[in-house]
Amino acid sequence: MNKTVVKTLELLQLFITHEQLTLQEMVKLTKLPKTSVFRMIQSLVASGFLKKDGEAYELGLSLLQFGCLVAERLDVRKAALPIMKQLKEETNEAVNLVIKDGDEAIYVEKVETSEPVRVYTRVGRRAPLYAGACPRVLLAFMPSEEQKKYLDHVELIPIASKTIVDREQLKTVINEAKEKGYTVSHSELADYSSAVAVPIFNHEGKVVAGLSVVGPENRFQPSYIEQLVPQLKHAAEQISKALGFIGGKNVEL
Amino acid sequence: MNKTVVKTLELLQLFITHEQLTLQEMVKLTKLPKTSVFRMIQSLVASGFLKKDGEAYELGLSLLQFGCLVAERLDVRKAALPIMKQLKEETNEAVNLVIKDGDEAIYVEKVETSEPVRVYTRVGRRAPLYAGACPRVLLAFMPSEEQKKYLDHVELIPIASKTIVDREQLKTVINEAKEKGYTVSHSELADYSSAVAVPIFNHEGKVVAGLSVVGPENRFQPSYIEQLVPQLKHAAEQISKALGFIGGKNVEL
DNA sequence: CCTTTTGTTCCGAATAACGAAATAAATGTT
DNA sequence: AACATTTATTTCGTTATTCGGAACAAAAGG
Repeated sequence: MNKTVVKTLELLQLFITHEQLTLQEMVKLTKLPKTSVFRMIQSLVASGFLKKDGEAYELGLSLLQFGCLVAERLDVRKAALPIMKQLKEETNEAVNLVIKDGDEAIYVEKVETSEPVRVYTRVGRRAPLYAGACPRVLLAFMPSEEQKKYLDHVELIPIASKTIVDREQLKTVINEAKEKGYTVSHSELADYSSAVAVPIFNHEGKVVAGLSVVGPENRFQPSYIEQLVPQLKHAAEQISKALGFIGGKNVEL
Repeated sequence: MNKTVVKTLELLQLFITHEQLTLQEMVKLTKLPKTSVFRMIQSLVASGFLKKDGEAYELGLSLLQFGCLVAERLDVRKAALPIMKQLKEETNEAVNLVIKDGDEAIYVEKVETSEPVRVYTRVGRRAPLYAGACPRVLLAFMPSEEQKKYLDHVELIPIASKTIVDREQLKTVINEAKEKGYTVSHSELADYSSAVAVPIFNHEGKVVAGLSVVGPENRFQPSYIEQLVPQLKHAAEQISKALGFIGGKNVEL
């Protein structure tokens, strides 16, 4: 492995949370010597990953190009988008598609609603697997061994007011999800927002994505959720089928 | 500057044209020693910029995250999107937004049409400044000194059947664009597709983007173009105004 | 005018990258 | 089943490159 490269790309990660940064600021944040940071920046600028805007630096347009390529190449996304749009028409709620990336969930597609009260999620956003309906559905249906390992080691950090921080409670919720085939969250990732999520399986019967309907908490009463679940399940089935998943025999969970 | 980093990010660029690559293939393409390529890949994987999919490697989801951040942070894009949608409604043609990135133009936003015959452009796509209506409008309205330098050094490579490859012809077309305030292209970037483009100015009176309407060549007859131009100009004016551009005094061209 | 802050260049020391070659793993062939 | 072949991964001594303190430059502030 190449230390310099990894360090440089770590530096780039600062720009996830900071729109603009000067050399000075990066030095402070990384606690690396000024000269080293300077060199790294130079390299990133030369590659178009960073660009200088007056005093400060910001993310370069190369990243836009790469990002769009990734989005376009995602098979699940291709299969899901039309069905997501249809689901949005049926429910008139925002629909999200999330996939697993290591120990995190990442939002790869969204279909917005026209409702005045909306929940805003950004494509590319990351969340831990334990928080939020959609990430947790990925966790619930992952291979049990991997799941166990994750649950034993994960540190449960609160993100919003009702983020689950108790390991036992999390396990209970996961088991319920496996049983019922869906999971619900209220104010786990953002206050006053709720979601219902179901899993999407590929041709091998492995969960590859989570599909969710998101909206303001006050609208997501039990009766409404009961109504959403079959719609969600139907959509997820269609997507799973498009990915080559056959039948309901949920292979070894 | 940091050679290893630059080389590694160059390696990553291979994935712009190749969806998947094995170690072997990368070695062949780069002509670099196997061990070096191996190390670079490891570093990219560790940073989430690349991921292993069975035998081969492909772009990682980190890039999706970065790409979305870049898209979201672009001011022009924010200002333009609603007006682009409106323009699409008026014309029922695809609308593109392009900005300059070094010696290239990059598509940063698009609004698709519902027409059965469509021209497909991908967000994040790059094109040289001399080819296509939208890139060329950026070239036409850039500071004259910079423009001269570009025109003196650029190598005109044909991309589609009618790409302009004659320097004198290009200069003529650019002068016409400056005079008329818009430019037209037919089959310059892709065969059978045409576009009409106008410039967008920022608060300093500098061109920051090009706005274009794109469609199949057979539909883009002179009479139709004449009809599109005022609609485009009106939209571009609105966007420019939103960016703080005041009045028609086109500061030093 | 001097002080302070921020960016950039220099250069010797030390480390981290380099790449040939060996090894391992997987695949194909006789 | 044994062998050949292709592709991925590890090892290791050499050397080029990165490293980072310090000096320098440029701009901003007092």
